[in-house]
Amino acid sequence: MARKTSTTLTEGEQRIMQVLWSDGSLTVRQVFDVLSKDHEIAYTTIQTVLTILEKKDYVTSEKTGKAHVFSALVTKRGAQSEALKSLVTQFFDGSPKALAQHLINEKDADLMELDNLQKMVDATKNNDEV
Amino acid sequence: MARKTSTTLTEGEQRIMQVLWSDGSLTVRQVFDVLSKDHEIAYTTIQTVLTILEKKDYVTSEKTGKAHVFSALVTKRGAQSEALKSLVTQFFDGSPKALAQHLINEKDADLMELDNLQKMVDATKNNDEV
DNA sequence: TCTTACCTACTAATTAAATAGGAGATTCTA
DNA sequence: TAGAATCTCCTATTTAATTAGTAGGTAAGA
Repeated sequence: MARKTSTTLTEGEQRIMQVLWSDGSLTVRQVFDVLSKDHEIAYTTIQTVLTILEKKDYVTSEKTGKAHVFSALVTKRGAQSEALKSLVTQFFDGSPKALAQHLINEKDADLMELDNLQKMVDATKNNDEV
Repeated sequence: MARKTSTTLTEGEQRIMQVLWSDGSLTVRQVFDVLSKDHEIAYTTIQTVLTILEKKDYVTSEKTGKAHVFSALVTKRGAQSEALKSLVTQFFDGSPKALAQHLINEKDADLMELDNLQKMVDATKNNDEV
């Protein structure tokens, strides 16, 4: 046996999904245009990754004229939830509580600050009753 | 170019670190004994992964008698912070605030509940002034 | 219509990760 | 001390991920 397919988006996949999330349904060319501004990347690389994403059901494509138009099947929020769930499973013994505890206890990582979290919780409590 | 080395622990690496974290400094044999209870795994697989972990500076080894004794160089908490940071970078646009927002807004994912978070924040506030 | 531009499909190379076998060294024990 | 047990080191295989090239088709413009 070798490695299993990643349950969450890999880095390369993420980069492309990000474009689809922010710009809507796009052709390979359009994704290419966006990504190639940042770094050197081949047109076919985008195409290959989009194919992989389609196989993994993260996107669908529809042939519109000559080109395929790809659109996200998974929302950004959904992918975030997935990634978070996977993080909890792998690093926090499957316990969301352990994650919460970590977020509250760790200050050195300059990741989250208690006050920040507090403010947000408060804001939510006050604005839209949960 | 092909894939870069994972910045956080991979699943296989995690499984082994977990044993080191809970049981302290162990030989390959001892890790093997623990892990082979759960699933079929070869002794040499453990050894290979431990070597990788050593190269990545997650563990050190010391030759004690015939066998090497491996101990964690990175704490569980440290690995969790790393993983969390990596999650934020990759899935939350590098913004811890975005993660907090997500945790607060998402209820469907049955990941964290606001009340839960609230309770913990409160408890922390009251017990050890931050 | 013929050439050019562009698109897809297929193929390919490289590396990390996951898993494990065998050779040879070492140590313990009968 | 000879054999068994055990350990390390090196090698090997397989698959996912990353990246990209080439061939061949289609559409559009000169």
